[in-house]
Amino acid sequence: MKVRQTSRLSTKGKRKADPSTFEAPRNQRSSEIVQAAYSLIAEKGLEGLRTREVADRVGINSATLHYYFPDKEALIRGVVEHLMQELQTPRTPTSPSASALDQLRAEFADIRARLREAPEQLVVLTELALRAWRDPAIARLLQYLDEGWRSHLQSILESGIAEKTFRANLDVEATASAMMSQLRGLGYGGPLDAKKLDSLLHHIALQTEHWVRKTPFL
Amino acid sequence: MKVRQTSRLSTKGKRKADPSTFEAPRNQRSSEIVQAAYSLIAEKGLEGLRTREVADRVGINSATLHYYFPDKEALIRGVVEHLMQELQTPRTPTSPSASALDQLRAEFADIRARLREAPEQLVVLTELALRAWRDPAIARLLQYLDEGWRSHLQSILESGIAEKTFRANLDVEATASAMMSQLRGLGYGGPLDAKKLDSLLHHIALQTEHWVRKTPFL
Amino acid sequence: MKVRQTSRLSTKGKRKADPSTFEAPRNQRSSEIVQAAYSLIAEKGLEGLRTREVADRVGINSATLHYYFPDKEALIRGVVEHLMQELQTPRTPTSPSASALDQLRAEFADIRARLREAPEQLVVLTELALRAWRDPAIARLLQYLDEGWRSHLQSILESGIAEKTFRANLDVEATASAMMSQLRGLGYGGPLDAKKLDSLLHHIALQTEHWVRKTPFL
Amino acid sequence: MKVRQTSRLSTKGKRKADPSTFEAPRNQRSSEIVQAAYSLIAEKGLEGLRTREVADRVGINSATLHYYFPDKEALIRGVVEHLMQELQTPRTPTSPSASALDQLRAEFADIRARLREAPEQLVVLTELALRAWRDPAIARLLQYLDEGWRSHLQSILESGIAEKTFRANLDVEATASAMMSQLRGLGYGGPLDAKKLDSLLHHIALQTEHWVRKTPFL
DNA sequence: CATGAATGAGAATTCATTCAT
DNA sequence: TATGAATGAATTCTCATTCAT
Repeated sequence: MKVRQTSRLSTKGKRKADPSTFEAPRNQRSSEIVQAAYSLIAEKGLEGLRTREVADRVGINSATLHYYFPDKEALIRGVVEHLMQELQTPRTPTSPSASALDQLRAEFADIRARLREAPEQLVVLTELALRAWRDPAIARLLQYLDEGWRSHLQSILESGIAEKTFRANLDVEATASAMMSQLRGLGYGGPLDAKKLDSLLHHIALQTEHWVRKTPFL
Repeated sequence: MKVRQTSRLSTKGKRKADPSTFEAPRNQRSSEIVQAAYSLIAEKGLEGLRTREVADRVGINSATLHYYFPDKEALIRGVVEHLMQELQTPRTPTSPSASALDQLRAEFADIRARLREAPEQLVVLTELALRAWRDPAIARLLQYLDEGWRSHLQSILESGIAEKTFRANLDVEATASAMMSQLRGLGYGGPLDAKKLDSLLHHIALQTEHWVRKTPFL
Repeated sequence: MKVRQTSRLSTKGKRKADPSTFEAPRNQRSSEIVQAAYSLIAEKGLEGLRTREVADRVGINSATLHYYFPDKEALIRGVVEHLMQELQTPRTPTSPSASALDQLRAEFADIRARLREAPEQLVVLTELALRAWRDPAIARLLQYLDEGWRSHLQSILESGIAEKTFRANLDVEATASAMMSQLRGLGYGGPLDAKKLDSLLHHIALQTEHWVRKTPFL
Repeated sequence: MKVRQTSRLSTKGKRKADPSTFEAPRNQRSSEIVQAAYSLIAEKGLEGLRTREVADRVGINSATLHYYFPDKEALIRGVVEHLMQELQTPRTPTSPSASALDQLRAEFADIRARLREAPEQLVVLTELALRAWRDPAIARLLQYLDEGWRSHLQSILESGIAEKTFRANLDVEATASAMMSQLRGLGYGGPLDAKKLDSLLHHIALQTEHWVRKTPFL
């Protein structure tokens, strides 16, 4: 779930300006707050997010929180950005010189690592994705994330074709979309136990390889 | 997304009993209320569900709502049950005598029909699935739904194997799970436009057939 | 705590007339309801009295309750009347020919019996007495009860004086009032265990005899 | 009704801690609120206590009230503590060097002063005592108050015995209990007019002295 | 930067009461 | 008589947000 890092989203903003474009100063405090909000969302959902509880966890007054984030929406945007950074940081090191097939496998390994080590990432992502249906600001951010992911996957697939490992007639875009849809569906039905998760992911990986490889191995 | 209809969940209940097991009488009013709540969740999410607004939409006093559903949780459970019925009602007619491959295709057609005609079903389902992480009562209901769906898919796959159309060494359970994960991922990223949806679903269907069929057709 | 039965309070009334003077028809149902309300007050206080719960206990619809008692106040008045009857029914049989001293002792025995066998009478009485501070209708009824009790006690004391057992210079009215105040204070501090209650009542009885008798016995 | 001041109950607390042990900071606002609640209970009973009305009387928003007292129970506990302080503050100055008899008389004088100048103390006390039947938290506080009062009375009686003014065979505990019961019964039957009150209290005092003194004076 | 205090605008829920049948 | 359904008017409590200091 690494993404190609394209244009930076703007990161500076003035306090007390239009809250819809506001961005918190990137200092220690501000990220403590975002961290706390992130954890809280993971635990209780967006529905259970309370500014006061976030402030309590950081050990500051809730009025102070509003100094850093003018309103709750801004805080949530902060969490979205934080999540995006987490998602952009690969969990499994991959050398860019690896074969397309290895990169593809690394992609699955990365998802597995996330679901095992940081399942809250998926939870928070799903929470936000759901809100994106109704909140264009978040929709935009997630779409940006999505495009990064898609283009990353597409570039792997294209490499595979160039390397002659993958089918030449592969519909790169649709295949990437299908992979994304499938992997996203994992964050769905409550916490999976490690064994089931491994077996499911293994299966999906096989199925995908079977689809993209020139010479089916079944 | 049809499911094998196994044992019926109980459907009767009385007012002012234990609210956690309460079930509203299945009369006119009661389903009007559930309908309204269902739409409201589709529009604004569980987060945006307000008992008063539900009552307003039905045209009743909000106290009347509490006459039918002792509290908000009971109302939400009512919505879950309503949704389950919707999901259990197939959108595309399938003859049980159809070949396994046709039944599999019908499954995809059913999803397509839902996403086109009643995308809110997926939205509400995802909302509830998210809440299920924290609400055992809902988790239980959704699990019941899930098992129905899985067993339906598995029986299709098993038929295919029996008919010699599908691979004999197919991991039926894992394949069903993978399909479910993939199809659920569709409800994720905001409303899809019809064309993209069709192309994506077509792709997923092909990929699935490619995986399950004895003789790959690529 | 028997009282001299003087003039009867009116006991008939029309339904749906002025609720402040309304009186329920004295039939089976009506007294079942009063009984239930009485118990409920004993258990949860006037504060915890719910018409619906009363109706539930009787096994009728709460609308039906309002047929018998046009409003809650009327129901409470019904309870007051019921309580008055209970209080007017002696717990310990006394022959009117007994000596004044014996009658006095019987009075204490009666209180003891009530506190042991029907402590809820005291609880409900205290509840109502408290409300009487703010509710003239109840105040009037309780005052009537009070006067009955006082005159009963006074007549005992007067008999004692006439019999030369009690001091001639006894302030009959004040002594009766003092007794009443003291006995009423018993219903105060939560349920008393039987032993403490007995010892306390024994003490009060002695103290009273010591006060009223011509020849102190200490 | 002075009490021996033994160990202090803790008096500090923080917001949003366990509401059942919560104690409001003892500042201006907090006691204004308690005062208002106290008066309101005196006027309308616990039954008639409305947080909003308390807030209105103090001139604050009702949310502000909840800033100081997390819930109604906490507010009531605040009132109990306030009342306890009031009751522990003697209304009539007594020199500890006074004779036991004078101290006993002072006790009656104190009650008289309270019933004349602050009858609401008795009303509120009775309200709370009634609630104590069902509310262990309040029961505990009142029991503490009770024990203070009882031990105060007992020490007076013991002094009197030591001084040889009171009977040596006096049952100190029972006598104290009887006095308490009697004095508490005064708060019972609605407001007493000054004259009746004085005469009744005078009578009770005489009766008590008659009981405790070595040489009856009648 | 930081906070304690304050608040307005709800939110769910309760409950006595009414009314058509 | 009896009731199921309905309601208006509260009532407690919550929470994001503001503001003087």
